[in-house]
Amino acid sequence: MKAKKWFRKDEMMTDEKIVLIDGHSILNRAFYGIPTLTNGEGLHTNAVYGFLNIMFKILDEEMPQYLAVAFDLHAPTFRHKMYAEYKGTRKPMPEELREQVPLMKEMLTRMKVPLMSLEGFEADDLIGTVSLSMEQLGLHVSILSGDRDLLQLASDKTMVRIPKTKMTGTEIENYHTQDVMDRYLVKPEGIIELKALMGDSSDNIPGIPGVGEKTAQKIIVQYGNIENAYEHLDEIKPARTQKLMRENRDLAFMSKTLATIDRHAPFELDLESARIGNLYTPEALEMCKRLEFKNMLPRFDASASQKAADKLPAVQIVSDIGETLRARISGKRIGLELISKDETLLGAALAFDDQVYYVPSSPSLSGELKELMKLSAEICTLDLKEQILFLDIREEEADPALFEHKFFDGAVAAYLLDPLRNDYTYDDIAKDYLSMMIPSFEELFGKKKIDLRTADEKTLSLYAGYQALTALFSRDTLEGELVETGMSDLFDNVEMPLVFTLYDMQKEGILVRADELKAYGKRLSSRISELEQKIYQEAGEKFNINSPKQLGTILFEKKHMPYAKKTKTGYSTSADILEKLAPEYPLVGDILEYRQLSKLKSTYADGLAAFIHEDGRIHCKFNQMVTATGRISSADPNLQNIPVRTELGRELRKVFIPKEGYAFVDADYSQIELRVLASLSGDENLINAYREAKDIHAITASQVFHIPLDQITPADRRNAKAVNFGIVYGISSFGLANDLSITRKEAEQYIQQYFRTYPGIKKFLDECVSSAKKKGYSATYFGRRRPIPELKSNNFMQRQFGERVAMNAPIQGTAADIIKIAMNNVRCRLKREGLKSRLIIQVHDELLIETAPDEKEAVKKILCEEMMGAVHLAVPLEVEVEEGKNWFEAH
DNA sequence: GTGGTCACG
DNA sequence: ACGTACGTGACCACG
Repeated sequence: MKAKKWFRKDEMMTDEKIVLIDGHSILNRAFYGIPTLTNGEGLHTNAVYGFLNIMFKILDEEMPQYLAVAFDLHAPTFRHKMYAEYKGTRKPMPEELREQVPLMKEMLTRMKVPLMSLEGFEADDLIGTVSLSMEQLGLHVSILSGDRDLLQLASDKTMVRIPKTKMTGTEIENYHTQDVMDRYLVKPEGIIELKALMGDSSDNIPGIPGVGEKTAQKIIVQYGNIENAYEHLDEIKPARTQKLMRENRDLAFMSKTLATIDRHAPFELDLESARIGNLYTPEALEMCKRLEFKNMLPRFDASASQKAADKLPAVQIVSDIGETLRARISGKRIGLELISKDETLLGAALAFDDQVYYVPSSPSLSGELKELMKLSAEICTLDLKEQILFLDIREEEADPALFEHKFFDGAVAAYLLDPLRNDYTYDDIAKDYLSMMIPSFEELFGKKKIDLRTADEKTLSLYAGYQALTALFSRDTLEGELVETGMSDLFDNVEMPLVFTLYDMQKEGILVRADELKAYGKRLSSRISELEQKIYQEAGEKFNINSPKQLGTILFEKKHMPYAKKTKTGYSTSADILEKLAPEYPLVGDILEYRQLSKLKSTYADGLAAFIHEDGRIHCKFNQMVTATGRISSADPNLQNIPVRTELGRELRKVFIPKEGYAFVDADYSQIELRVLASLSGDENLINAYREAKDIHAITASQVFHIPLDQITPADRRNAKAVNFGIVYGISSFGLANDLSITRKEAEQYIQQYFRTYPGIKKFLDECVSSAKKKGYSATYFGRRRPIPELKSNNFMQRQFGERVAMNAPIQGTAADIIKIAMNNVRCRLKREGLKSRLIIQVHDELLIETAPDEKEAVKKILCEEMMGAVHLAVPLEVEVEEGKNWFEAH
């Protein structure tokens, strides 16, 4: 036995290394060093994420053979308890961090990393104990902690590593014996003595008040330890220090006890269990996915994708889609991916059966693709809207009934199945619906921005090929899930046709008078300069008015204005606060005007001008896979938030014009969300009210406040309107109070009165919440789902939010479904009836049509019929249609 | 890259 | 005791 042990030790006299991690300390550092991060379930994950990141960094760097993580069994633990009792309080761990401790432990367990803890001992003690025994075994030791207390464990064989968060990223300070001496002028053991005198706020060691690093160093360098120092107390100078020491003797000795790490705890680490095997186990991978640590997945995937890559079909590069290929594809379902840059086709990948081909662009490619579309049974793509341009679909063929049903967009399907995700890339879709690990864009091309035109053809073929393959292979699974979730109708009859509708809108764009836009900008500029000068004068100094920080300082510190409300980073200078100040301070009024004008200038006058194409039109993007509720979003530029509420802003709409000879016809639903609410809830009182009344807010005021309709004041109406909005948003007394500048109690009264008047609404909203809690998602009238993970959160605020979302999503989402249906039908009608007019803009409840000469009446009819007839609800949908020679007039 | 602010529904 | 109305996108300052 003895001989064997010696032998083992001999064996260990290598360069083997163990890394010991101070679990809570690193988790804590990660928590405060990394911004809030939550996964879809609402779990906080930032600390776990940061911990793993730093752990991987260390492992990559040091390549140790062993790894173990120490945790305090429960906080506060033994030594700290002394101080906690001494001090009476101890800062509690925030809930967002607390909930991550078990997650972290589970993750480590899944990675088969041993967790060390022992009743009555702190993580420090276990690390101290284990590091000592490991040193004796002849191993090198690396200790990772954020706690400088552990520097006492440094030696020639033990390196203590302390991560620091810097602007450039995480840097790690490393300490062997000499490094400690260089930095603190004492040996590692001396750290205990230093802490006894100077304390350590981060570790809750009090030390002697008034004694800092310099003084402590001087004393310990001279006397070696505090016992000796106290024996020579009379010699210590200056007198102030001596006095402090004399008065705080007990504190110093208690601090020493607190600071001393027990290196002889009754604990032994089984070295074999700490041997680092494959950390990237399937169980750990599963958890990484659950916590949504996307950029950690490659670590796991590296081995997995190596294996999976063997199973991936090779992507064959061919010069054209020849006769043989055509024959083999005929009648089959194909996966297709078109690669392009700036409206230039670069290449196409197609997948069928289990084969994938890549065809670089050639003059004949477009024609070949068109042929292909006709031959194939179905074309599966990911994000079809981005590719339609190259499919050469001619107007006369673009009747949806003729061939558009031949497409299946897997990305849109994935969006319906989980609308909360940021993107729907092929690698994610392959992972989620095929359990295939496919190299992502980044893995293929690297992190840097790449110009696909000059990209390596082989890599490009893989990129395109994998997308075609994923589109084809995932098709049935996606379809299956759509059926299971009851969304296949929505997909087939709303979302897929909408792809083409939105594509057409993007392609059409809207004509903009660049000259007038410029003039508008100039007008703004001159007024902005005036205001600037005036503001500097009133403020008494020049500063950046656009900087909330600088502005806050001027208003609330220099000028001592009231209503100073804080945000995370400083004073709030938002419009609602400034508006309260404006009547009394002319400066604030000017700032508000400045704000308004500079917004108009930068975002609209200048911003929009940059998007005008050679054709004089702006072609914004209409995104179909962005919002959680099912709405469409607009970007590059956003044409769904063109000013309308203020007069000056509204002026801007005059630069949006129809092309020569054409006119604008604009239609918008009147209060569609409230009508949807009335219908879905089935509240008879509200339904009847809306069937009769034109002015919904006024009649709400009348019924809720028990005032005859003809006596409703504008104030009554305004209040009722706010309540109506509140209901749609998922009512809360706080929110309503804030909006109406009334007390919470009063807001509560309004809400109660509202629910008494319309009991069906109350019942419906409650049902929305309870159903969403039970199912984990809310649903629209048409079956569109919105997952609400927040409802399961441990955090009260999050859950509260989840409840509001559960009330709002069915309403907002149903309205979104309705206008989507209307859009498809309007597009179809326009084409079928051979009209030249085209739908060009959608703004949630509004459609704008660029109307050809002599088509005005037909277009108005179509808009009315299709918008009102998109769905039949208990409350009729009303539509207001107008025409004009620009968007200002038409809306 | 994030937070504050503000434009729209 | 806490601290919010729902859904978006763009610009600016700042670290």
